[in-house]
Amino acid sequence: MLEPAQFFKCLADETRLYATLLIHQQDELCVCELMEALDDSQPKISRHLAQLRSCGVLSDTRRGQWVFYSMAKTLPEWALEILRTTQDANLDRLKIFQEKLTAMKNRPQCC
Amino acid sequence: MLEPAQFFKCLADETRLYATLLIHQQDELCVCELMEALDDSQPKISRHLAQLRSCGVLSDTRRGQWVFYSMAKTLPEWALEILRTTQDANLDRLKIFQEKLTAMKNRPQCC
DNA sequence: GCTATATATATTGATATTCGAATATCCGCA
DNA sequence: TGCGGATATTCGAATATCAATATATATAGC
Repeated sequence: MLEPAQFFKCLADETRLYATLLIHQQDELCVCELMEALDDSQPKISRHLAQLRSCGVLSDTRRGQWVFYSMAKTLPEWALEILRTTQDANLDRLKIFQEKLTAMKNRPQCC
Repeated sequence: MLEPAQFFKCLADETRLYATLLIHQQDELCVCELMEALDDSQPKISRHLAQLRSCGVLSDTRRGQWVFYSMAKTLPEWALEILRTTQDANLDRLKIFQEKLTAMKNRPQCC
């Protein structure tokens, strides 16, 4: 069971927060897409994603050479509601990340 | 301006989270009431309240020997919405804290 | 098997967080 | 002015977190 304080801890870091919001918005993203959108190093992104997965916020699935992250199916409704609220309050910042995503070359195709 | 990641950091600790939710629910509470409700030491409560105040989540006002904490007027609407959502998802736990509050002897009167 | 790409993990050092204990401050009242 | 209750702050130790670097694993294509 996801404790609210632990969930907030997951969102208390900018990298984890915006990775989560982007994944929530885009349904699923792989590590290299998040590297591009958030302009961060691969180990940094990967480590934070692993943390989000182990807390039950995200789940991952490998397709070919890519590992795609999406929201965990077990995430309770209140947590999703908090993500929606945070998203709505930060549309400006999210738009910048989205633009970097769409401008990305060689984006892995969802197969 | 309150950054969402910083707000979540404030709520990432059980003491700070439930102190905030209780204050949000009860309008205002003093340190000794929170000590009773959360069953924690005075320095611990006081330290976390100071942190919440310096982040712009709470504000304090002294009345006589007591210092009452309430939600900061500057707290943005999205933050309040997140508190409401968290509250609704944790009514059971909150009820226990409230009962300790109402059972408290020598509770300072709001003057 | 070899190589390139994508991702994960381990290690290290710096920094942050948390707590309890002790102490300080502030207020009301005698 | 002095005392007691309420609250705040400081200090040190234990622990957690973080970023950067290096290394390991997995997969695809040849």
